Amino acid sequence: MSKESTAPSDGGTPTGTKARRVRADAQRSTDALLEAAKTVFATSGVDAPVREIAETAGVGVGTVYRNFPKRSDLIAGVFRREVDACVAEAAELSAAHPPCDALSRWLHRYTEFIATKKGLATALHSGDPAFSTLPDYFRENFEPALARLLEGAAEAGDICGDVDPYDLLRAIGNLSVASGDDGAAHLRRMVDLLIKGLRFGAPGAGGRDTGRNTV
Amino acid sequence: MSKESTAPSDGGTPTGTKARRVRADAQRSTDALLEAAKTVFATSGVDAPVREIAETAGVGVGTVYRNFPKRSDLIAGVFRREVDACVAEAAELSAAHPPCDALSRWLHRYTEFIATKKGLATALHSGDPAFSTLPDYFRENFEPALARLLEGAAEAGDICGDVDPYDLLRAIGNLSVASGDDGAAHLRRMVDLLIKGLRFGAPGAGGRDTGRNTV
DNA sequence: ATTCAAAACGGAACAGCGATCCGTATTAAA
DNA sequence: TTTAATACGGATCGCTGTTCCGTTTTGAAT
Repeated sequence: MSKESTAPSDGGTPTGTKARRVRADAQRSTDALLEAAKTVFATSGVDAPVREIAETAGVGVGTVYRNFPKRSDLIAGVFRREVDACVAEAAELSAAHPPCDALSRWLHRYTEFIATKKGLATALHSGDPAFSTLPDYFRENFEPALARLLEGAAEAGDICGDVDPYDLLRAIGNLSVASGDDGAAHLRRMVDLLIKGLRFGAPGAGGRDTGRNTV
Repeated sequence: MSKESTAPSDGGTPTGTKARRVRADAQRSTDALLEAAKTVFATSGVDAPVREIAETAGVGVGTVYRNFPKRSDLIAGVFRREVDACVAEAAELSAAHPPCDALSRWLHRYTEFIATKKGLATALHSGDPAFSTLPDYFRENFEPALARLLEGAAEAGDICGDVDPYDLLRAIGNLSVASGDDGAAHLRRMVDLLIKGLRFGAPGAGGRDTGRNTV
């Protein structure tokens, strides 16, 4: 999403420059490609043929290269798109559920993000400069999102309020890589345990905790 | 060298089975390919086109695939061949030079081996099962070779005799990866320093050292 | 509504690659 | 010397990344 935000009918404040608007078909192609790449990467890995991605997106290969000249651009694009999607859900869940419930649901949603990220892991650590900004993008978006959820739950008195959001994000990430056979189920149990731990120090539960909660 | 040892005129003990002898042209092809692959890998990396390797070796691509069905086989073959060559030089140097001199020369020769190994490093850690035996092969060959050199120098009274060969091998390996701009020159100085350190505790030098020499 | 130029599209085409296959040449034993 | 086994070479196939350009779409101007 390096080009523009999501809204297509983005009338927006007309700035002084007479820049031609982004053409609708271009926007469609970019979106379709990111969506298709996400799917194809998940099934065939990040080295999947360009043609397969183009076909899945319903565009020609030329369009792929015009929007994403290098493969790493496409990978980075998918990564950012998934970060955005996961972060956006934080607000949605927050609006639709009680604070602590929203927190719990989102943390499990976050584990899904981490799971899909696995295929990209090796590519991410390949030293390609196209990926250099991704770690920052990751933190700058996830940390505030989780911080708000934690804040909400803490204000409602459901959890104790002294957990570092980034600590928690990293902890879940680490749990994911170490999961064995029934990874998904095991991970779910572990995350549930973390949430229970958060509840423990809550004022409403009358628990006594010893200072900062190290996850 | 998974097939046979080096000697072409290897009459060897005729076992009961009437196995046809290894054809000379096949042996030539295998040798030429390993030699060519070593060269090509050094210039074009381990992902170099098969055709380039075949051409350098003066054989057809079919011959490449017959001798090394998978690329990893070729890489592993080159690795073992270089280990063998480096180990063999230990004995040669030992025969041609005074013990401590031989040790010094060989350690510098070993740094060359490590340097050429750099390109293979990523491939080696790729999880390909074809590489799983290489670490053992490395240690099982290098450790005794260096042990003999150290032993000889110690018996001659040139160095103190309590250095773990494997420690020393690893130390030089670690020095190599950390070398910066003028890597080669820096590495040479550092290895010289190590050798000087070995000499320090020698009986002939009258030095007093404090127990085991940790490199 | 119509016009029009800029922008984007699609996919044919090119080049490079891994891998296979089989007619030919080489080799070692009889 | 003969001969069957073995190895060789390179044409060939299918798949890939990448480019290029004629065609189509789009948004603004009329």
